[in-house]
Amino acid sequence: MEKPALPKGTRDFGPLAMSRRQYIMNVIRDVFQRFGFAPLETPAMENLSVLMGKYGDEGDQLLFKVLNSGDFLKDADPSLLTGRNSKALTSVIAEKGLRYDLTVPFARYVIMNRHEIALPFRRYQMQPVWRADRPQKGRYREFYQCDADVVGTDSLVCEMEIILMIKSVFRQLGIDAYTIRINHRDVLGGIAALVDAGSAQGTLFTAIDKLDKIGVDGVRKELAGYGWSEKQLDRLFEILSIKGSNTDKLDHLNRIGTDVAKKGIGDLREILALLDAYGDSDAHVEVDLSLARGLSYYTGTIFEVRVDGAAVGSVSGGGRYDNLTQAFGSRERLPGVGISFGLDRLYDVLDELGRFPDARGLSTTVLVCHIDAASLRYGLKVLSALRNAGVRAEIYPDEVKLKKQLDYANKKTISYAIVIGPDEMTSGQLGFRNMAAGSQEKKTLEAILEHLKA
RNA sequence: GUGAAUGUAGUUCAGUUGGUUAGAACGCCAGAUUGUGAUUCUGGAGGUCGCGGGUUCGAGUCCCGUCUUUCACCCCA
Repeated sequence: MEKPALPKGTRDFGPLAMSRRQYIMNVIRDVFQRFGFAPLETPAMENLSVLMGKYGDEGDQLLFKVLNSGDFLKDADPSLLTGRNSKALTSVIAEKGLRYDLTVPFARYVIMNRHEIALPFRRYQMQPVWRADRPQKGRYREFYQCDADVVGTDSLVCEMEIILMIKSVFRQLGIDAYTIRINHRDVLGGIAALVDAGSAQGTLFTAIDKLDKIGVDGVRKELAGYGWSEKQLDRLFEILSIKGSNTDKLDHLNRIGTDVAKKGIGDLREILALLDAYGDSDAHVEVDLSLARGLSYYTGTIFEVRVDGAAVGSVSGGGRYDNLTQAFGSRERLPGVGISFGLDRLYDVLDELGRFPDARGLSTTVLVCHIDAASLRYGLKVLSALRNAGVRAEIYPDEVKLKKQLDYANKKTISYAIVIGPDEMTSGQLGFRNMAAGSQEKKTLEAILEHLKA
């Protein structure tokens, strides 16, 4: 018999992990709904034609493809088989794939249901996505994204709201040391123009994005390797080393002047102004001219959130995309902007920081314990009363020693135990035990319900 | 996808230059008189040393392959 195993990069989630995951999702869902986003779910599988070409060449490579059903080789060109041309063969034998993110399926949904959608359309979606990446810490092949997107508006109010939602989520999760890094594709384009990057924009962006990781020298070395001149590099770091407040940075960059960057600078300024008008501030928000990450379909603002000192990378990312629906042949321009929280990484961070709520709060609240068959039956009435009062309760189903029942309550981090025996049944005074404190007192069922309600 | 490490009881680890029945801690299970957990005491179960080959008189300990996890690159939640 072969030992069972999981596919690389996938995991089971036991009861404790699940209660914690649900805790995080509840916080995020709460925030999304409070901001007026409506739920959406889409299939795990999409047609590959929907997914391909949206995430760049690397993205296409990281897509999990699903083999066609039936005799999938029937129509395959024999030359493709003998030629071992995997790429060409794939498009013939696989027409479906697992979703890579939630934004592209959302865009597909919008196009297909355009007639019944009121713009601007705001939806949230919390589902797993799959990437055929090589797993590492905080990097899985199957992981949950929690997305909120708005389509059908260019308004920067949406960007502001994304920042507000991020802040709200982190506040509720009890994380206070984090940074929302924000930049704009046009600002990046402006920088590229200033340093005469020409057609080498891509290499420039991936290089400067590593700035916080490999430092100035590392980036210089990398770009020099691609043939960049000293003069260009000096110019580049003159720009990237701009320090000061967010507005200082934007003002400075604006003075250096470049038409390409104007729109981006204006957008970022407006977002900060809107934040202020809302009554919030740019606390935790950092305009970062070196931030160049994000999916290839981003065209405007880009976001990334990191928890200070956390081992995993970004726990959230997002941006504005103007052309995604047009990629599906829509003639109507439907710009969108969205944010994605990485559930699994948030989990890892909260775990690392020890910020999960006490397991007692996530588990059953009361265990009904009993001494004999009669008290077990009596306990059923108590159980039903507890549940009707909205208390999370269970009864130990077997007639076993009280010791074993309390041991079970202890292991399951149940907060209270109600002990029922012959004496309690006749007096109506039940044993009400606080498991954490180890104290026990006599209380009537009514008094217990009252206590739990408070 | 490229390069590199790792893998010993449920968990965290120890295991001397390859040599007889592979250890510890914690956890787990059972007891310590009659209805009470988490602290104490006593006893007990549990590992074909990731898996498959090879070298050797003999391998947890060396070699090859494979899988897992991890690290760097790539990219990203």
